Amino acid sequence: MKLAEVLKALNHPIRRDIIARLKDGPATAGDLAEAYQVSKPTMSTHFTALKEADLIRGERDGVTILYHLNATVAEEAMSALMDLLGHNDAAASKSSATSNSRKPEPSP
Amino acid sequence: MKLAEVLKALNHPIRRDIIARLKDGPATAGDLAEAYQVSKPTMSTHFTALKEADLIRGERDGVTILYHLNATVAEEAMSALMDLLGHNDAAASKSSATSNSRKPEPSP
DNA sequence: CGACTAATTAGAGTCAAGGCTAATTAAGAA
DNA sequence: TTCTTAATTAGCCTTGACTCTAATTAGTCG
Repeated sequence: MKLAEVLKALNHPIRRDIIARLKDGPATAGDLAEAYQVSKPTMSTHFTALKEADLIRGERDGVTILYHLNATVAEEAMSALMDLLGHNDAAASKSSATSNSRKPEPSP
Repeated sequence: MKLAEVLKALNHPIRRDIIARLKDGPATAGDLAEAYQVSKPTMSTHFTALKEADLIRGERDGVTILYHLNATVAEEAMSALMDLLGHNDAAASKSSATSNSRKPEPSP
């Protein structure tokens, strides 16, 4: 799980909304595309961004593609974000044992 | 707390690193600026981004400015992100009572 | 006041992100 | 095979993000 990719993927209202919808269960690309006032190709790029972060996965079901949330990556992302944004109360350092606590990332 | 602003602020490695540093305590703008290989004006824009998200706050201390983490907003952001990325195990809907669970945000 | 330090604002350049239409691939149905 | 539907890729344009140098503001001290 790459936090940078996840944060980039979450950095758009439509993509956040897709995540929220998929929490209630899988949905087809077409159904999701109809929920927003953008073109289908644009929606396709949003799906791609979420797939690159591995937050969602798509499976062909005949002619349509069914997208579902990747719960594992979502959990990992939450942990990483808790580690980043606080979670400093003592035993919180459970995950910071494996994490790089305070190592300056190279700028892009 | 605006999740969109927070996610935008977190969407850069240097800004994430600043947050991580400030978890250990306040730091001056100058000290932080020296930690990364970018110009001071560039660092100033990063501070501005974090301030706009209200993740950090600066106080003048004579000639320098001391930045410290805004723990309240950091906590709120964590809650919002947990709400977004899962946290679906039954009683988890504690925070989703107040939150807009599944309302399509308008695209920008 | 004048000089110095810390930090920000201004202006400009580069590059990625987001959007569209049009064209293309993939799969099923006639 | 041919037609239709679903989804993606290609090409293009616009906007916003990131960075720099140079100039400017804010504060301290001699």
